[in-house]
Amino acid sequence: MPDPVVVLIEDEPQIRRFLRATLTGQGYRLFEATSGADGLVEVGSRQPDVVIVDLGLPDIDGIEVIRRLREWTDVPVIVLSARGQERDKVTALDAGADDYVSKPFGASELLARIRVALRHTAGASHEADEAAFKLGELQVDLLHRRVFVGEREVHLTPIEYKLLTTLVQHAGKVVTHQQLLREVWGPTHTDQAHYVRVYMAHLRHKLESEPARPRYLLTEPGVGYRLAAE
Amino acid sequence: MPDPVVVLIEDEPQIRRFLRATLTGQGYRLFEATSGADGLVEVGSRQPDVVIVDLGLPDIDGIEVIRRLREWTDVPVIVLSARGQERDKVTALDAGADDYVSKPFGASELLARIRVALRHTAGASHEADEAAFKLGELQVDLLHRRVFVGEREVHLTPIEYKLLTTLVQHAGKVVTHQQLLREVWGPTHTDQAHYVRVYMAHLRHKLESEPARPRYLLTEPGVGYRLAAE
DNA sequence: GCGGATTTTTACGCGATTTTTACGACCCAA
DNA sequence: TTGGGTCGTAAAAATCGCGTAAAAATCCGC
Repeated sequence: MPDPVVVLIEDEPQIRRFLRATLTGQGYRLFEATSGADGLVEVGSRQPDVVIVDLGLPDIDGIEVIRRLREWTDVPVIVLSARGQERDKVTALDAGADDYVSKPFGASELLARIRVALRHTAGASHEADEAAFKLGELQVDLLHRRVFVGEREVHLTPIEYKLLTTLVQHAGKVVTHQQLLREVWGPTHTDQAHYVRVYMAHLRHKLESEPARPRYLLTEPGVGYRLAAE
Repeated sequence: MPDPVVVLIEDEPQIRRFLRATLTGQGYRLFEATSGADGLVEVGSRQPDVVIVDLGLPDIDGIEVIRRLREWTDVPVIVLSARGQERDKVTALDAGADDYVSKPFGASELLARIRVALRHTAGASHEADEAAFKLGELQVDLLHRRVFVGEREVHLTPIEYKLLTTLVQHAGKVVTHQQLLREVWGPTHTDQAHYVRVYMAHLRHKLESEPARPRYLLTEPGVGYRLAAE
């Protein structure tokens, strides 16, 4: 996963400075807003993984910021507040906040609560990862790393599999020898164009019903190879 | 939605009484446990929507309770604790807790945090969250940490068990050597790939009827291992 | 501190995989 | 026609990864 993105909506400069140091030091990408209005725009444009919002903002009330966010996004919201009153907490949480931290707060606690928030969204995205490629009889299940021709499962060696998936990722488009070598063998072997031919032959024998007259793994003479598309 | 089910793991009688009144008054169905061991069983049998756990339990440490729960379920866990120390919070949250409330706490705040937890699971609702894994003769009871082959119970060492459950959690998918090392031995041992082979051999001898021709614990050459799925 | 269980090391044979080498077919331009 | 280039195929050689066993070190309960 790339570095998580955090939007911080906070008007007090010293708190911003403190959190900037803490969060960037932990590998988060931080974007700051100093008012509620700015904050709403920032969340819209940055698509963050977590939002941290202070309740005491100069323009809009923090509670109102949360309500507006909840109209269109489920991004985790952590509230920072000087008010430690119980009714403030309840109001913020019921408005849609996911957590509430009272000032003064410790950096490590806030970081831990951010990790909790990230955990939650990590689980949610897990559902949408049905990754499969189908083309005629050929079927590549990226998620389970399995390849089928019709009903029959085909075993591929690591290089064969990597080569195939590289072609799958650019299905329909031509991939040059250079690209394939770089993707499969790494940037150091960019001259052994022979490897590609040898392994393309392997793949054709395993996947094509008539390896000499390929239906899926097509040669683009002088350029590279192409995986046929619908 | 029917009334949400809550399991409370707490040894102090006065807190239990207080929460019983509060929660049942709000329409929650409450089940109580007074020790960590009881709590784990209760969560397993009641399938609650939220678990509330005190850190100071008579038998098992509350942190350990959270870890054991996280081996097989994603149910939201809210920690209650007399210790307000920051490092306690971080430990609990990183062990898998979703929220941390320090004593003394107000009823309305706790209720609000329960509502947050319920909101989270409402979205990801119907995940078939079974505490047991079955595949042919092989049967893994995550809740009680027991493993069977047919009728016979098999004893596994801690590492063997962790390795197996890691594969169970990704059943059907390939798990790379790296992942297994990180999950079982921790992020520091990410280069000793032998370990995995040695222990996979152990597991096969204990679980497979024909260790040389495994039916469950499959090798993906050059990549890692995979627990067969239906 | 003892003894058994468990984990960590070490070593090695075998088979799968990758790399290398060789060669014939084909296309196109000189 | 011919010769250099690209491509496909086959098979040999080198390498690597896997499974296995067993010894050494460590942990843990008594």
